[in-house]
Amino acid sequence: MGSTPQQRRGNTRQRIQDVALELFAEQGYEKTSLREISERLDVTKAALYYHFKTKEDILASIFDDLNRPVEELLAWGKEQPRTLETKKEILSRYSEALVTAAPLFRFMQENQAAVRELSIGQTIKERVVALVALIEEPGASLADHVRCSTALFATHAGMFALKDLEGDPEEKRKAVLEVAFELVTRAHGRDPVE
Amino acid sequence: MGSTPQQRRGNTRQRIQDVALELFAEQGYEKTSLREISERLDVTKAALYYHFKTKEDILASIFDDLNRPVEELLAWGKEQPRTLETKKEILSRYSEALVTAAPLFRFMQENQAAVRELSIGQTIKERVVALVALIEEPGASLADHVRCSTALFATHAGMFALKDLEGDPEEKRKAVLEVAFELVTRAHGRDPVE
Amino acid sequence: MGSTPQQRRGNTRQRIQDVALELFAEQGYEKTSLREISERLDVTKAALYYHFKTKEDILASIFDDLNRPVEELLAWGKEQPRTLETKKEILSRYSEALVTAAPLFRFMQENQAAVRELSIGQTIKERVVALVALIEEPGASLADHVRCSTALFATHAGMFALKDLEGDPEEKRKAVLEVAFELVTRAHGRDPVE
Amino acid sequence: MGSTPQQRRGNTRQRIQDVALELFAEQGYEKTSLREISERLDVTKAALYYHFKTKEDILASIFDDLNRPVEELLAWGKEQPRTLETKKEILSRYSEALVTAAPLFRFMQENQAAVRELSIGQTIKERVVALVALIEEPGASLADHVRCSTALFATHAGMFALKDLEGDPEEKRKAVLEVAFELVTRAHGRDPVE
DNA sequence: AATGAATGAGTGTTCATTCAT
DNA sequence: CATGAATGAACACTCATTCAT
Repeated sequence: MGSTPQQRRGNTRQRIQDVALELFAEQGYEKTSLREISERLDVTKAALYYHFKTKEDILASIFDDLNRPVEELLAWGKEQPRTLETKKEILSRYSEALVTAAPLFRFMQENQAAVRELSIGQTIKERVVALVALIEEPGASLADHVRCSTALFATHAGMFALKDLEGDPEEKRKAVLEVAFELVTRAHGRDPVE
Repeated sequence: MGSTPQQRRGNTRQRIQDVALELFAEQGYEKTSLREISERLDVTKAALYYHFKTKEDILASIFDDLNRPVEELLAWGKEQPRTLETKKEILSRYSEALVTAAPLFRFMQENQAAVRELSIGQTIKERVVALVALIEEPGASLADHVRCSTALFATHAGMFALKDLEGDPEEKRKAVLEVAFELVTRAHGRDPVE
Repeated sequence: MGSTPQQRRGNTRQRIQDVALELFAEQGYEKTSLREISERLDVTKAALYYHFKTKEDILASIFDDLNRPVEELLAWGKEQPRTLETKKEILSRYSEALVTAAPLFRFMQENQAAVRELSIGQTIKERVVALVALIEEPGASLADHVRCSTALFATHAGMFALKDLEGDPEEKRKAVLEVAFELVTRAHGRDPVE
Repeated sequence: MGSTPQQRRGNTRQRIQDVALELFAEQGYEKTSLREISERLDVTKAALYYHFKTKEDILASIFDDLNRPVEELLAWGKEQPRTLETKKEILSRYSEALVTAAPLFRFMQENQAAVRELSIGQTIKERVVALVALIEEPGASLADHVRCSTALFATHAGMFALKDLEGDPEEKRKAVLEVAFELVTRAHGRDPVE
């Protein structure tokens, strides 16, 4: 008994999430209809409703699954001493998490308007704030706050902005991290030093 | 004696653009319906179609109008010598242009997925590429390319990301520019020096 | 002072009729919008309303103009003795009238459903009935009625049905008339003879 | 105990086709709106879209169903020897097919302009050409071509043109066929004989 | 002799969602 | 574990028509 023919059964929920994320990332949340998703899976629209309560719920479930590494990173980061090494480690791990869940983060990046109104909108915002808080010193100057935000943001957006550029993805990721390190290092040195 | 009651006639086109941009920025392009726009203006949907051929055309016209300063900046930048001063000037002017047309740029930032499929999508992409080209050295390293992209991106996104932060907007803008200058300076010094 | 540039003035009414008939014949009455007509003429829709009360009125005016030869034929026919020669003459003249006003008759032929609801619908029907009455004997048999109707109908529809066929239009017209003559001759000879 | 109340379920598709054809034939394709169809059926417009992809698709499906007898006649005719008897048989069978699918053929006759732009337009034209080809001799004269076209056309249009005439429909049909036979007989005898 | 600006009623079509089976 | 059938609300867009200027 092979695995491909009729390999569905039991994993339909997963397949819905996969296809949905693919389409959401490709065309946006609003422009992707449940009809499209169900047709791509060769099931009926009603089948989606067996697995998920609403369209939004599909997205929420994807987010819950794929965002877990970030939650864990956050939890881990809170336990660490706020050293420069820790900060770099956080950026580094965040960057790795992005690779794994690239479509989701690309989607979030490109659909901020749509996501803002959704239930996950608030959560996302909070995660970003919490992450920045981990890599900046409490009471940092405005400029340093910008440096740390930019470091995180570069890590995040760089992945998608550089997509069209030729070159090894892993090298690009390293380059982005290098710049992010620079920014966070500069911000780190400020307060104690001066 | 007031100006509001029955002040229409002649300025309806402008009013449509204003309200449309406001709603597009607030709720996203897809989520904003022409019904909503027309109701807010107290005209019929059909009136919108007297002034614009399609919904997309409304957005395109807004973009054409508000993006002009950026076009001019681009044209100006191409005539300048590629000095560090020029680069800073470009970032500086770009930042000022953003302030003027903030809602449009916020909209573009938050609706990338929607905008990508629209006619203006290509234009926007080209503008970004052209702007980065002006502030980076030809044949720059990957890391320097990231620095310059991030400089521009920070200038751009910083405006909206920092919106919720307390503090004088003008100060925030200055802080963002400071970091952007840092990045572009670093990238500028690299190639010739080392 | 030439005639082409700015040759309008005074003849706009005529130009509207021309363009309208062209489009009506090409795409059908319902599918042709006043916007299309006015754009083709490079005037505003409102201008059409200066010259005609309604869309239907445009068609009615075209019909009134182009149908006049048929009215005259009808009037003439009623004065003639009901000989076979007269009948042939009527078919012949009708055929000639069709050539002159081909687009109108093609339009009527292809838009019966639309025309039926319009004010001219009744008139058209009456004309057809009246014409048939002129070429058939009073109290003709059912089959002879069919022959005469078919003779007229062939004359009429043949013009458009044979449009795609290669060959000289005038020859085709003659061929159609030949068959129509046959039919009416047969019907003519019947009642008195047998 | 009746059959009407709540008899739906399973036959909605058919009911849509029935009502649509009725209205199309009565008022024309363009003038018939989906709202009208759905209201007559006491379902929502959206229900129509569950069963058919577009308005045009409703018409296409009706055509596919009702035109089948003509397709079969065509196939049958191609297998027969091209005798006068065969030709008469074809006209006769065609006439019978018309009776069964009268509303469709009346619709096609009266909405040529609308139908021309639709997907079925081409098919219809081809059917007519193919049918004429079956009842005329290859290489027939122009006049004989007209005779055969007229024979078919009379069979076709006679049904609707004579609708208003008093008298038994079956008798009228016979009368039309008689004339059609005459025409085709005349055309048949020409080439070999003379 | 015509336009600019607008309207009200409609169009075909799509959507997320529901529910009995 | 899913489908078949449907809905209500909305959508972008088009139409013939009007009227002050």
